[in-house]
Amino acid sequence: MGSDRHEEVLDALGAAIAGGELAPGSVLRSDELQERFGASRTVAREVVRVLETMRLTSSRRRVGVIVREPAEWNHYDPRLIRWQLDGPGRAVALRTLTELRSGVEPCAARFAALRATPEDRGRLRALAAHLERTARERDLSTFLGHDVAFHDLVLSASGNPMFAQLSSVVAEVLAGRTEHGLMPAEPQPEAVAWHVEVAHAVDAGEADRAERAMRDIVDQARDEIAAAVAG
Amino acid sequence: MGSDRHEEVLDALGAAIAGGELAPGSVLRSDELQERFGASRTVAREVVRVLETMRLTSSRRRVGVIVREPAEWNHYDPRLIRWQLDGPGRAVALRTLTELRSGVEPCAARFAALRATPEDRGRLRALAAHLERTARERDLSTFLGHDVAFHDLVLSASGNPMFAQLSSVVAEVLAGRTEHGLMPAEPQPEAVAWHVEVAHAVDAGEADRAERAMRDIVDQARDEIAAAVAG
DNA sequence: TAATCAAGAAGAAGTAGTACTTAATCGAAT
DNA sequence: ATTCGATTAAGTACTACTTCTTCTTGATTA
Repeated sequence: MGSDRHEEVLDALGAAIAGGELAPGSVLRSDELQERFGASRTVAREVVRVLETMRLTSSRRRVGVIVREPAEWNHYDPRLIRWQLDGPGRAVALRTLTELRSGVEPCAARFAALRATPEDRGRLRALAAHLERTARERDLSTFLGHDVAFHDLVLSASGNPMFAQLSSVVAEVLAGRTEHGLMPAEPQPEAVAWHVEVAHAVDAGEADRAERAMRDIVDQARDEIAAAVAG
Repeated sequence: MGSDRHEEVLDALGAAIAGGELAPGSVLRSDELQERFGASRTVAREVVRVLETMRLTSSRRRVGVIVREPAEWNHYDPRLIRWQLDGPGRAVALRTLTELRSGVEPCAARFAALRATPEDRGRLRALAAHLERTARERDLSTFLGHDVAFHDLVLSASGNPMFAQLSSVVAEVLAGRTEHGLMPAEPQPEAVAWHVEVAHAVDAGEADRAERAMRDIVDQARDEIAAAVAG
């Protein structure tokens, strides 16, 4: 699928920029990059091209490759999200993404209620039931798995590709919360109930109710993160 | 800033894929592209690299460059958005983006109320006043300009870079609506009142009120688009 | 003399093309 | 059916050349 050297160098350089190691305004020269990463001209050029399309850098003749301001970056690129979550800005990135979730997911739940296939509705109810059981059994890791699957399903059942694409974001955020101790040790009882409510509402095609229940879920998550990051 | 041939070829090929001219699963060979666009190997390769990072294609040795399923595309890439809006999928893209707005903007208004700078609050009230006046005067084109500025400001004042980045989307959608006759000939009176309400609520730091007023705006827009696209 | 503008030198990215490497697929032979 | 080799197209490396931009230098002018 991908390449080899290309991806290595891209990851290294991208992470350096996303992590603030290379400040905005920094200038890199092509041959400098070749030396720094031991890459060929071909690889260096293609990496720079990719960073340019992600709007992390801009290239100017006779000057070099310039690191752009973070505000200009293409923040929805999965790669950039990954680099930010793996870097020093992890907590802030987690908050940013959680806020995005809090906007999008209730809306996605609404559309899921209106447009989900019968199979999706059934699967959603099944997942809600699994969540209830694993929560009762304090089985945190499988709970997490089902939680991710639940939110993914709502997002893709919304029938909107832009919502569906945030699946990976949700997975990252949910995984990141537990990993980082930003989440209660065991699932909140209300949260589980709200998931069940979402599943029932979607199943019944009740858009408003689905939206409201999902809003309860994400608002709670948002407040937890905000409290944990405290910024 | 950018290049020359690179951008031309990228635009041509990207638009062809985004427009469905090259169906998912289609296989392109590198030398074929060189011939088709009269581009050098360098240019062809770098274009393919970029398309690959946008997840529009994947490359496999001994096979070629394969067009991915639309569901896999990186739908938040500004370039792809542009290609879709310029192509045959324009109406659907407009609906997709409007739905995204309807999720994000109320949330952005909430955070703007909590985090906007004093200058932003002032500018927002001023813009709301301008909207009122230009609506009264039936000055549609400057109304549109202020409308775009209004929503942009709310999004950037939210303090969340992922919200801020949707400014360009809002601009496209608002411009696209009027251009395409998907909007009432003159601004809806309630919509104008809601904008004023958002500005006041943000100014007063009332998050819930700001969110609710913005929700009124985007829900109306969403329903209008849905009715117009009817899919 | 100082300031301004223009021509040109220098430098780095952009483009082009060749040669070689790697790996995945296909097909033939066991 | 399985293995092994040939084939093929992308990946990598390197070189040569082009273009554009900036900086320097020097001449012209107030």
